[in-house]
Amino acid sequence: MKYHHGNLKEELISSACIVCEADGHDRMSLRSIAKEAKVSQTAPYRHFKTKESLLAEVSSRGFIELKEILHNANVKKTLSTRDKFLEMGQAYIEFGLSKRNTYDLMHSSVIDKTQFPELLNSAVGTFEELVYVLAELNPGISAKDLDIKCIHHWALVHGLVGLLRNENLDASEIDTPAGNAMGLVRSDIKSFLISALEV
Amino acid sequence: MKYHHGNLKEELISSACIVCEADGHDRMSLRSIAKEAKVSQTAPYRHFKTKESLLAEVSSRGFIELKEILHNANVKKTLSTRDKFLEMGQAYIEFGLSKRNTYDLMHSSVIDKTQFPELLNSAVGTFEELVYVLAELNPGISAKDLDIKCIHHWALVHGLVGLLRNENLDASEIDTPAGNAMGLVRSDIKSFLISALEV
DNA sequence: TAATCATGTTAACAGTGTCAACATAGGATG
DNA sequence: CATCCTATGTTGACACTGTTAACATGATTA
Repeated sequence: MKYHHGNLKEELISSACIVCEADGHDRMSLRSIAKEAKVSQTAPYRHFKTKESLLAEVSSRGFIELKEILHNANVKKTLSTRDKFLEMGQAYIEFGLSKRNTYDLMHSSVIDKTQFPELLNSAVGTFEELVYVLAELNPGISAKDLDIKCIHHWALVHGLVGLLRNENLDASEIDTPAGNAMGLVRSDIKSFLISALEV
Repeated sequence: MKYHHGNLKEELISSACIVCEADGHDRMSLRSIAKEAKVSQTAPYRHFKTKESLLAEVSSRGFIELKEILHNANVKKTLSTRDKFLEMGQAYIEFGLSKRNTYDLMHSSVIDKTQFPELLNSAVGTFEELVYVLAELNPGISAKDLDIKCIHHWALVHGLVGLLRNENLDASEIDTPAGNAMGLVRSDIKSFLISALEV
């Protein structure tokens, strides 16, 4: 058993990514992921000032992964611009639902993004992917209107993820308007996007 | 000093509402609010099975308050239906921004809503307020389309709150598209709603 | 070879949610 | 009125958390 691990920082991050997605960032303890790396409970403090800064790293990687996913949807050459846009919307929502806890962390207030410039960069980088496709979809649009359109569509998919994640509403046996509608939308996200985005 | 408090449950809840909004639900400790009520740290357990169930109460009251706010916007008799709808949208967003931490809790995953029927009721109750005004605004619409429209608009304002709350983006000195757009929207929410809701 | 410094460990602190065992008081029952 | 029950309080304890200080190790570099 060698004293120095050699690759601890990277292992802690990837371990944190897994645990965070599995248990949620609030149920993840530094000690447990230290233990998982077979290292003492204070070893992480040689690489991360606080637990928050490790979580910032996890969050940052989440944004980078999301950006890649959006980018992949945006470069499917066989698709029209409109379809690429729809594909991106779906990909975003699927990410939010499948990487539920990571997505949670990415938009959580436990991390003060202003204190982690790298994280801030990753977050705004994701936004840019949306700018590209919307610019292509709306030729001649002013910069200001383009930005606002981005917010509009980002807010829509982001909000939808938030509502759908609250599985409470349509998981309840109660027959409520909210629950029914949620189930409808969930079962056919693409149709919803087409009607909501009006493209 | 009398042994029995007399009104502890209610005091714990209202105290929790205040502390939760002030510090955030994750930084709120049961012990601290017990201390604030000048009561031992385990006294809350006579009234709440877990910390989560106290938070569920706080969350539930948040939804009830939000519903009232929306309702108030919806009964301003001098306004047209369209303006009432816009007023509701603004009211929703203002609630999300001003009662930031409470709003956070209401959409947090730390509470499993399925285990708190009362909370679930409050949450879907809020949704209904939106159903009313949208039905009035779209006479003759099918129930299904109405529900989906609700989701659409709810997602939009909910998502917008989420983005605006991430003050990171436009608080950063960096001149980014995301930051600029966020600032624009924030400075004139009503205009944004008009363009986004297309009413 | 010797010194430096990044990276590891151990021990400890204050704080957390929660439970079991005990204390008290006020209302119901004989 | 005396008694018991039950709701509501307290004390003490447990396991767990993030974090710091003091110390150990070993690889890099002068």
